[in-house]
Amino acid sequence: MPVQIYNTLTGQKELFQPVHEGQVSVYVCGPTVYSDSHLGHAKTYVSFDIILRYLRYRGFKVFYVQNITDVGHLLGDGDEGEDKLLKRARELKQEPMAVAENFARRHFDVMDRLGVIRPDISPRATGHITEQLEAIEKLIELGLAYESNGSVYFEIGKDPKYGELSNRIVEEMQDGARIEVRSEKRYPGDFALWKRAESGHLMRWRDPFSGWGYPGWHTECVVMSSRYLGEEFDIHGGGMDLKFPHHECEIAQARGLAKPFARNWMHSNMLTIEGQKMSKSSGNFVTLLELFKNNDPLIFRYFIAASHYRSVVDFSESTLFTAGSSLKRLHHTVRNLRKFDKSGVKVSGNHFEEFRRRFCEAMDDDFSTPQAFAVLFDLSREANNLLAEKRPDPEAVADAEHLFATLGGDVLGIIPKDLDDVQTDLRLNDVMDILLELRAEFRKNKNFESADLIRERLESMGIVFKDSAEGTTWEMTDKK
RNA sequence: GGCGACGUGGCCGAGUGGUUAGGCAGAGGUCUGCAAAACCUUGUACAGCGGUUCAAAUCCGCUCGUCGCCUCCA
Repeated sequence: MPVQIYNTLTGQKELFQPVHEGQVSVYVCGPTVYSDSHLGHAKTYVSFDIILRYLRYRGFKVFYVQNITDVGHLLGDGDEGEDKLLKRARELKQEPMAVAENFARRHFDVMDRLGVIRPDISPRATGHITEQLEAIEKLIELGLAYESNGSVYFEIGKDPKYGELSNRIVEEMQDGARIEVRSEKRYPGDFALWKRAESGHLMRWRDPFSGWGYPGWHTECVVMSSRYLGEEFDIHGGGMDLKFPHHECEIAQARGLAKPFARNWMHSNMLTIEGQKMSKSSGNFVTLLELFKNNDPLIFRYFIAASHYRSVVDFSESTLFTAGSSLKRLHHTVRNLRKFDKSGVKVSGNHFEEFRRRFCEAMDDDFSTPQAFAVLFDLSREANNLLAEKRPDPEAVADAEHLFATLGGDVLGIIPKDLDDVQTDLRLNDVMDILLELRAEFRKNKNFESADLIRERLESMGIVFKDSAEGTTWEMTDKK
């Protein structure tokens, strides 16, 4: 069964055929590093992380480039407004490049915590000014771009196919769009390739137009993707909100420069918070660092993975809590599989092969993670039943464990190698042993009042006892 | 106004022209001094109105509603 991928460009699922047999070249638009990464970033990058992990699992050699935009764009539209990165630098009283570096590091840190495998290359926009200027000058030579007042704009009217990605007709775009007054553009839809730097603009480079300037947003991805992946590559991805204008503008430039460019455009959908899109103005903006103060990153990763990458996912306290309960179910099964004595038993692949097949079938179909999870939950039930048998077949246990490790661990990234994730001071274990012994003694003597007192007092501080035939274990709960 | 996605059981969330998605919550059971946890079993469904069809929640049309993009945005 071949992999099928939904291509935004054609609006349908297509058989995936890489440019180079057995290899996949991927470019995903990265963050602009002027503030901390938020829940929406996680939705996009976790989605693509799983897609790439699966392609690797399927045997493809994946090469993954994700840029870092470290030059600010304008806060307002078009010609007006202030550079976001510079504004932030002024607020923080830091060098703009230090701001970018700092937030880039913080971005990688939170992505690490989400289990997102780092890209092979994270090229910076500022490190590719030369390439951008070359491309811009070539576009001017070709008559597709023009200089105006020291800035350079791409003339969208010169590209007959402009709008093909987002299904827009240039003539109709004026309706509803804001009309710019006294624009230096020939047409309001023209987009900036290069902006003239006013005096005092800290991030600026020498240019052949007015002397000093800085790049627009849309050129960096065109030149960096080509440089590292070639003129033609397999997948170009990003959030749905980048479809227009960003990706449309990339395509226009690539077409102008006669690059074949990306074969497949993939867009992950948005994350909303209680039904509304997250935005700074509506005050429902949550950064990942904030979320991780009180929530396990792994649960949030599961929360994202449990819905399809092309669906909108709605975040709330309750949806996240539900995700935690679901994930716990899988983890519990895996813990028990690992505890089972399988010494000397090898993974044979003879058991539960049906589940692997169903999992791949789901993922082959445009990476249907919700169905893939359904398979894992079915496997979980089967494995629980297996472990409940009088003498479970150790080979079957090993196979089930291995499936969870590869499908749930390697591909979906929600089964860690070490599930005893709660970090405790080792002395706490000794203290707890004393309490467990005491309570066992009380129970033996039918002094349930004292036994329950111990249990209840600990429970109120978030430590719960689990009694079973084999004895009592304890566990820290997530909630206080 | 233009473009796009979507409306599935208490909630989340797949899928499909006739046959079980899955999860959470609920119910019953196992275990247990009680409880919790865990496990097993389990009900309720396809926005509304028309049409096509032997058969539609699934195809077509209309209505209502939700969300996103059209402006920096993952």
